Amino acid sequence: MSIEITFPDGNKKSFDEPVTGLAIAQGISPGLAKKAAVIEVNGELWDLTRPIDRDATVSIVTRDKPQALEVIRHDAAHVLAQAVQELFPGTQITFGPATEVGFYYDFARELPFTEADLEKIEQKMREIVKRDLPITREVWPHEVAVKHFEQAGERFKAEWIRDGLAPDEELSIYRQGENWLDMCLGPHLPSTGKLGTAFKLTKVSGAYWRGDANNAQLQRIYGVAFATEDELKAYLKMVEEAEKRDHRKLGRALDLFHIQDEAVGQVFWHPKGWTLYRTLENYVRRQLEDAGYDEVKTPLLVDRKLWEASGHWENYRKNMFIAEVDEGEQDGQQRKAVLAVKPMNCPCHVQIFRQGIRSYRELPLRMAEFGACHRYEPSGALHGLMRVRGFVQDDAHIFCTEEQISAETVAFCDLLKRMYKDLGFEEVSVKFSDRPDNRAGDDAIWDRAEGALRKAVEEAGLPYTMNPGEGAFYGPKLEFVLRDAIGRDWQCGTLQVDFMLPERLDAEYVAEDGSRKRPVMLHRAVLGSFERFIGILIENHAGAFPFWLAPLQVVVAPIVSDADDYATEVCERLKRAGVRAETDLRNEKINYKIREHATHKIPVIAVVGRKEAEERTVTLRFRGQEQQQTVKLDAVVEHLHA
RNA sequence: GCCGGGAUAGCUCAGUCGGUAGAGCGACUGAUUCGUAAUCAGUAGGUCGCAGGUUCGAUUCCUGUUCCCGGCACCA
Repeated sequence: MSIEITFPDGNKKSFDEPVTGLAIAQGISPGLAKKAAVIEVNGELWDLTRPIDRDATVSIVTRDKPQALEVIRHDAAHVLAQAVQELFPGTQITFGPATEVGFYYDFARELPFTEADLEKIEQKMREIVKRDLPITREVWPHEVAVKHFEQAGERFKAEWIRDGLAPDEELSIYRQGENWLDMCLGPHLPSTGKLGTAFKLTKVSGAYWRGDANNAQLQRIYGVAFATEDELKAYLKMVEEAEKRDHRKLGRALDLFHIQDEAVGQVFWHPKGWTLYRTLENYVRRQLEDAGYDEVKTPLLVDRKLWEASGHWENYRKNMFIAEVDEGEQDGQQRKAVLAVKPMNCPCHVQIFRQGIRSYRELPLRMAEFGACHRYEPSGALHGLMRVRGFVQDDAHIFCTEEQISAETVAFCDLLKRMYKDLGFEEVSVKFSDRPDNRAGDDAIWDRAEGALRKAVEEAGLPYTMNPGEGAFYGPKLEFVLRDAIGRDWQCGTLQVDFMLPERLDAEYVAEDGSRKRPVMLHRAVLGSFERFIGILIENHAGAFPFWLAPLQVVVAPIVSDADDYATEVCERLKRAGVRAETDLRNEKINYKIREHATHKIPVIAVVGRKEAEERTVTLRFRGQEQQQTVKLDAVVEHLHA
């Protein structure tokens, strides 16, 4: 038997018997063996301890590589599981994958874990790392594994092997030391010591078995793990930074909005927050006008008949706010009107489309609305401005022909990218969500809709990733994800192709040949909701909005009360030029005023003392800049935008 | 909705092993007119989320409830 191993540089080496990655690494250099985490064998990641029994092209993956990080995190999950089972016998293991920054493991246990348990568990994990237990891979027949887990009281593992695995699927068992093992796809590091010390348990929470709310509730423990201590530290710092940017905190600190118990999930916008909101709205409105949209406004309360016709009553009845009104008696019968507070705008837009007879000449018809919608979101979903029950979408529906889908998609993608850029977001990615299990319409329609959307997104020249089964019940969609200043992704924009609603609500137009045809509807939004988008803006800028968005742009602060009149004059001048300015005439020292307005992240503080009043100048102090500029009052407006 | 944690002054938080509470900041009043990130002094402010129960007595213990926080599930 001879096994030929090909290295990344093209060199080949023959072995007489199966050889492990570790042995190969050792053969190259002990240093490499020490740094090695896993080995890539014919494009697949293998354990270093797994004998390579066939000809292969290999590449040793050291622990500083991204692929290794996933293995480190996955190992951390297993060490966590072992630690928990050592500390809390009788706890069942289920699954524990790596995540974007770390790992988690779901356990079945009567008692939930407490924050205090986390410390103990983490210590136990470090102890297991110190023990440096070898991690080895074994392949077991399914029946043997089922029997083993059943005898060990591991119901979830046994169930998974029976129901979750294909009968011919290879079942690998990873042994960690003598007495602990878990079924797992791997790969893993050669021993627990290789995990290192750059990990930390972060939180406990509930989770459902196999992600389904109908299943058993499990106890999940989360952790973060990195290849080096420095990376862990950097991560923890990022978390701290994110906490400082929390829009709920900043919303209060900057007096933008509040939410209270009497209107859960709905926003009370304060003057500053509402100024920000209107500034954003006006910006969007201008963009839509330029892009050929017509703005409309439709009713908040609409009879249930329309929602039954659209299909929403059937699908989302539980999440709709209902208004019932007593309409008095007729023929001895109580009459009641049942209206739904609209959860979305599309059926209303179809009503406008249906007024009169539409011609193909009017298509594409782009109907936009800053549509106030209300959805009874589950209580646990609510989160500041990010998830609310009352919100306004920058919604629009494009009524067009099937042939126009591509061009409209391309135009929309352009508009969206331009707007994101204006709003400070350069990095945008696209996800394509296709037909979900629970859907309306037959497969032929879905084939057409998905095909049209795929063609359109390709024509737009945007790279995209698939998001299988995540489409809306009426059609496939593109989802646009932007990346914020500290690297977090937010899904905001969307474009959805809908062949269904025009049919259900009987929208039609007269085609060139005089026949009646159904238009296609494109549902689209750029921001998604104003509430959420403002939340994202707050966090992205850490409350320090760019000048054009800042609710209060300039504070004019006199140094002595002798300059109050002049300060007022300066402020009036700015206001007349359309600048959002205020004076601060309080009897406080200039230090105090500057500190206060700087903490409120005001873009410009205009300081005026006796000198400025005499010379009719203004001293401008820009946010984040030490140096200041003294300019003529007549020229002050130009200097603001610089 | 589910699991866990929490709710004390406008904000951030301390505290009471059951005897009705305190700090800093903010607010208010007075003094100070001081040129680039906190001037000084004083005053006011709390049904300790809400409703029951136990108790001589509950903000504290128990039950329920509302809301918030971290996840999960959901997100037309």
